[in-house]
Amino acid sequence: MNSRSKYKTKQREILLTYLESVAGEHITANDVCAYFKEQGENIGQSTVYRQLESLVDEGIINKYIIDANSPACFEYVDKDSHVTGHTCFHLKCEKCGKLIHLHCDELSDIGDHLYDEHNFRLDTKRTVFYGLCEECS
Amino acid sequence: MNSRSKYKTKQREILLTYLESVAGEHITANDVCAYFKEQGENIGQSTVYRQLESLVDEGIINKYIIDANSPACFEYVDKDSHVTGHTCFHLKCEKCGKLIHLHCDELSDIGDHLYDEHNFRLDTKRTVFYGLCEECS
DNA sequence: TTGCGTGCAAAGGTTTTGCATGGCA
DNA sequence: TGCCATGCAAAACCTTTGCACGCAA
Repeated sequence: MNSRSKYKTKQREILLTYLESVAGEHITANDVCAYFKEQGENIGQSTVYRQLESLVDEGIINKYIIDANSPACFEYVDKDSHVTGHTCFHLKCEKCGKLIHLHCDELSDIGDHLYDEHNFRLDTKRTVFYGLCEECS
Repeated sequence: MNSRSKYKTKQREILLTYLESVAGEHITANDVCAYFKEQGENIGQSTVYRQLESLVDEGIINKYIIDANSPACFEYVDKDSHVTGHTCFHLKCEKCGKLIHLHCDELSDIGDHLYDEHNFRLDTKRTVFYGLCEECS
């Protein structure tokens, strides 16, 4: 962790532009590599992983671990959430694998509750709720 | 998934006894293998993984995926929770890595809320709340 | 006897790392 | 120029799988 990017490199810019262009989607490191191959851009996979890690540290993207043995996925941070004050939660269906975005004020209260009552500072960006979606349950 | 155990083998019994003896702790597949090596028992790692999977399917143990690139961990199901009706939540500190057990009725309500309002059937066994614990925040 | 469970070894997939080179400031 | 970032390849890591043998029922 930690390594904040200090240099503005071509690779970083391309990566950022791509992630921004697919904001709202969940992208794996492999997706990124495939995209670059498609574009004829040559970016090593280690660079992809290292830049993704930096971007997570900087709060520019979020990282979600959905499942053991499926790759981590990344998502451009929704800037609107700062404006509206809405927290975005993630629900993951264990059956069909769907990842659902959820904005819900009542759920937002649990962060306060965990802090007030249990001294735990919830990181909503990292937390994923597992269960069954409407179609699968 | 699916493969319910049909045979009662020596390996399964030893594994179960061990897991029961460390109920409340979070055990990785590797911990199990190490324990057996210590005991002079010869159990293949594939057996460990396969039995753990069966036990999860049977609801005898739970599986938690805490983090990318840290192994899945398993935990003997707390039988009391069926009696008391308390749901056990898991809080994971992103800084020190500590995994905290939490019994909280208010939190239990979020399962109902997700179901009533969002048609999502929460799986509290799988869901891990990320954030910062008291000491680290 | 039947067929599930086991053990070993090998494969699989994701992510990390070592090291020399390249490029930003 | 100084140092960080990059790229390649190899390694590390956890987990799954193929196959022959063993063992529970």
